Amino acid sequence: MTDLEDVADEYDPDRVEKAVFEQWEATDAYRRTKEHRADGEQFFFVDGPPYTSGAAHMGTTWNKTLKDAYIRFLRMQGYAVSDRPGFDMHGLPIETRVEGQLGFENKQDIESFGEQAFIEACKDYAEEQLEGLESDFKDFGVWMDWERPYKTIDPTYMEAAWWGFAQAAERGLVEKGKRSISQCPRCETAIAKNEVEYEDVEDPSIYVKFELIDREGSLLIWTTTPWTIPSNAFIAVDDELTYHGVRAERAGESEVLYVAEPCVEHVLKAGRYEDYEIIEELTGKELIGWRYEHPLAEEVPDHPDHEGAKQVYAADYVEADRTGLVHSAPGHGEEDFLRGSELGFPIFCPVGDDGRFTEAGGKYAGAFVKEADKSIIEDLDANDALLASETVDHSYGHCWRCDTGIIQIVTDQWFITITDVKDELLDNIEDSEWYPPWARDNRFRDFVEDAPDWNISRQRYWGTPLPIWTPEGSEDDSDIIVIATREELAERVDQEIDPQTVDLHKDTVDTLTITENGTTYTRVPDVFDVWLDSSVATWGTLDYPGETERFDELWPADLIIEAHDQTRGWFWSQLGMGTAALGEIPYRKVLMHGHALMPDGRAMSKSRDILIDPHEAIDRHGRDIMRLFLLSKTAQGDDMRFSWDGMKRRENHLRTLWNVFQFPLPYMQLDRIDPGETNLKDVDEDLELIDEWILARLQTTVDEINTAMGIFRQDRAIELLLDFVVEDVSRFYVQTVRERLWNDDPADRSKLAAYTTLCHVLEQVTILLAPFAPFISERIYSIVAHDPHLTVHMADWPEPEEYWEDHRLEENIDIIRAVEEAGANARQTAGRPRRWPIQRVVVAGGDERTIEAIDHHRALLKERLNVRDIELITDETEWEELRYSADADMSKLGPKFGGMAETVMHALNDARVEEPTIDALESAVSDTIGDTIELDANMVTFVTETPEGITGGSFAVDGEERGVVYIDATLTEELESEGYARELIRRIQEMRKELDLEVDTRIQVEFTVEDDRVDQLIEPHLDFIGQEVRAIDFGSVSNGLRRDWEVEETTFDIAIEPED
RNA sequence: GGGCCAAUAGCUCAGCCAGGUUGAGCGCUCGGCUGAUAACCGGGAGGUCCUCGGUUCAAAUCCGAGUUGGCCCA
Repeated sequence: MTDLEDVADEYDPDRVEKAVFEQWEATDAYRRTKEHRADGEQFFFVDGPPYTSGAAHMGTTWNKTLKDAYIRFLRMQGYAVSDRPGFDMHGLPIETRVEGQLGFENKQDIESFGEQAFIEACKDYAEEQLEGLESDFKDFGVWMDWERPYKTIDPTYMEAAWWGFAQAAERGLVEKGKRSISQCPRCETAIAKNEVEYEDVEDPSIYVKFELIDREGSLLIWTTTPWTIPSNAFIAVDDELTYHGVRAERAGESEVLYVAEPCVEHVLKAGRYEDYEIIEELTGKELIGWRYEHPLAEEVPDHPDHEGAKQVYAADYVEADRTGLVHSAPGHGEEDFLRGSELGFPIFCPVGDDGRFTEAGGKYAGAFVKEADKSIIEDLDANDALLASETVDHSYGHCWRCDTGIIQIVTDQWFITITDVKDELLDNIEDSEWYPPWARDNRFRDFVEDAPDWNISRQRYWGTPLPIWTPEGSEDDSDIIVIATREELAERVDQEIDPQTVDLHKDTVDTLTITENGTTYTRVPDVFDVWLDSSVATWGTLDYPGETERFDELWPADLIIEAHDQTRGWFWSQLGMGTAALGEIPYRKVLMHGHALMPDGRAMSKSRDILIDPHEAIDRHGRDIMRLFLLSKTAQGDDMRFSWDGMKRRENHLRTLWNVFQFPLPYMQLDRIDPGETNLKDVDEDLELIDEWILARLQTTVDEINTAMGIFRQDRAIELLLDFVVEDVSRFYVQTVRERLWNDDPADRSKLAAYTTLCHVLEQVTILLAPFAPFISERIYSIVAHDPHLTVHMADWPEPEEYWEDHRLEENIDIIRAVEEAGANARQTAGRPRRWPIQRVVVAGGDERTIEAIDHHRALLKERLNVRDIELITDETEWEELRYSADADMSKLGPKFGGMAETVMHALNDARVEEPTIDALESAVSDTIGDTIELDANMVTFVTETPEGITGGSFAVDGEERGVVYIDATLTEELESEGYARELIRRIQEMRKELDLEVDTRIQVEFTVEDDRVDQLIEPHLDFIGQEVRAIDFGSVSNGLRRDWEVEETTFDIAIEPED
């Protein structure tokens, strides 16, 4: 047994955790635990890689803690769990950080710095961030394979991305095409729709007149992006909507405007017209084909002027909002682009990647679009095309990383056309099981149904290069080579490279060419969208395709655990990639948790300094407590509010556990008890009822915990476990067995049985707690376990043991505890503290089961209530004072009495009758209500009521009345005698405590009692008192602690002195 | 603007799926206890179950419309 001195102290999380870290280190506990399960059934857990910029915040901490808890739990269940942590290390966020550090403003700065140097800088930055994250995770006690994490920047991993992409290409799901994309003009790259973040901004809001050619008047459109007017190719209408031609007057002039009927009022108000007259009513269909002048024809000579341009067309994106006519520029907006393509229009986009107008922009060439807005508005006004110019606050898309407003432009991009396999995607969702289920069936399914093709190309540097080579001079995707592996790369490129050592980053592969059949192919310069990296994690983490054995054995993942924001992220990207590359969803089970919120419910935000730092949580309460707090929140979809009070509550629970563990230690030392020597079977014959009870409770608790864990409700499991520790073990069991341990006969079997039971219970508790609070569990386990493993995390997860199950006993004790509670209440009313014995308690049991339970456990109840006799009344009518009321059964009353049912119920509750009969109730209720009420026996349950003036109270189990307890508080000399003796003991004990004496230190005691009668009463109990306070003798004390105590009506003068 | 989730005691949540007298823990408060326990025991206060409407004899629960918060999408 470990040196008990070493742990004999109050709970100090920091000390416990430090000691356990040292123990793990010294014993190589993590590696040994994995080896211990190496032959178990394989469980393929895949870590969703956190992005390596910034430190671990509360959300990341929650996520990793959940993962750690389930990995530990699964291991204890016998599985060989894969636990390779991952890090997502490519991508724009890191590029923008590094650009910031280097003081760069645009791509030119990167080009002049040098691609290779920039990539190196990004790599260094990512590695540095990784170290910070990793040390945080380790510090939280997360047991994962930190020696070999998967990194998305390793060539082995990048190869997994290439391979996946090549499979998709093989299936014909890769294409290049013009698309309207979201472009960050600062980063000069396309960003995915799911990378666009919306925030409220003020933008221009202008109404523009497009003058009609074949008739008088103008078509009126509204836009918040004046810079797209130069690219206007057509105006869209809803062909079923009604439009009005309106003659509007302002400042003595009149003009004709065409707008949708519901928009007339609004538009004329916006244009500050004084009066108007409707001169024409048309359907949208009738407007189709109308031709108009481009309002910036002179400023932008290259504006769309092709066959069919500058006319009205129908489109389904038109709504009767603002004007009901929509300015359409197929070179920008996505819907405009789609409709334009349908119409066979050429694409005109005079805006470059950097958001500046190109030469095609005419007068505006060189200007940044948002800056050009102003001159465009002025020019429109000068051309008499501006009806109104206002501003509007609306939410507008911004780059997720640099916060620059995004622009829609049409460019060439590479896509995985997942819309071609939409049905397969939806089918594959069915093969995954989600916790909670609605996340899959409502949210995820909706998302997948609406998902567009996946734009996987980025015009950036720090990423996995696209493994696509195109013939020199070729612009399209008709003849492409897609490389799947490094092996293949080495074989096909013109240059000599070693597939084992080649780096796959842009600076390396850009120089490689392929020549086949006389044609030279060069690489497409783009890199992958960073989401593609993590989307291949289920095979990337297995080093596939480089290594195939583990992949064949394990894939797909058994479990992934991430927050709900990953529906659009990793849950989705994996489904898309898995389906495109392998035709399958790459994960079987998903545990989807929520976000960590501030105590007041706000979202945490690092940039606005609204956050709780996990390190602060650890400093204040420790790792176990933080973990326990996080894990005791449901991990299924709901967000978690952080709360310092909640942390404190968990600390109290762990302290209670610690104290339960500490309590027997001094006695065990005295008695030289070693948990390793005795097990439960050895003391089976000596177990007392209460021991059997706590063991039965343990089985039930284990069973309930296992049910909860089976459905990923670790929060319930924790609640059940701590409730068991606090309510059953600490407050009841330990309370009850104290006397047995205080016995100083070293050979006492009952004492040994209590020790052994307590150690067994603690051992099981620490095993059950180990996944959640691994440190304190380890510490306690190592001392109390009968045959301990090297670490608690090697232990087998408990299953209920039928031998110890006893539901009847549990039920009995529930009843006893209820009686005790009512008795304690009655005692208090009678002014008798528990220290003073009472002569008699009368219990009126309300049913057979209750009577049986009390009869069976009289001894225990006598002890707990400190009473001499328990009188059990089975025939309640013996007590004349007793009254009855009734509990109504609403499901019976409702149908019979309808609207009156509630009134009858209340009357029943208030009724007090002398006889528990329906007749008596009927008449009482009828009197109350003033109407004759007929009751059936099945409508009510009789309840005993405490009569006025009698000290007693009813008791209930699970809210159901089970009987009444009465206290006979009459004092006798004998009772008084024992009461005073106990008062004396209590005072002496308090003085021992004050002197901080060891439990086995013997003392000399002197006492005088002022009142002779009381002195005489105490006399017969001297032996008992001496034994309880470990007195050598009663005599005079010269040199000890002396004190006067007021007790009841008299004074005790007590002195004690410890033995040398 | 649309979808999903949440809203019940001061706080954290259970009860809702299968309608029938709203519960627990923590906190507060009053009283008691004191040799494992910064602990414990007992009493008490504290609720328009987010709002409004509907279905029903009966709604926290089912349905509809809204409000607020979170996430996702535009």
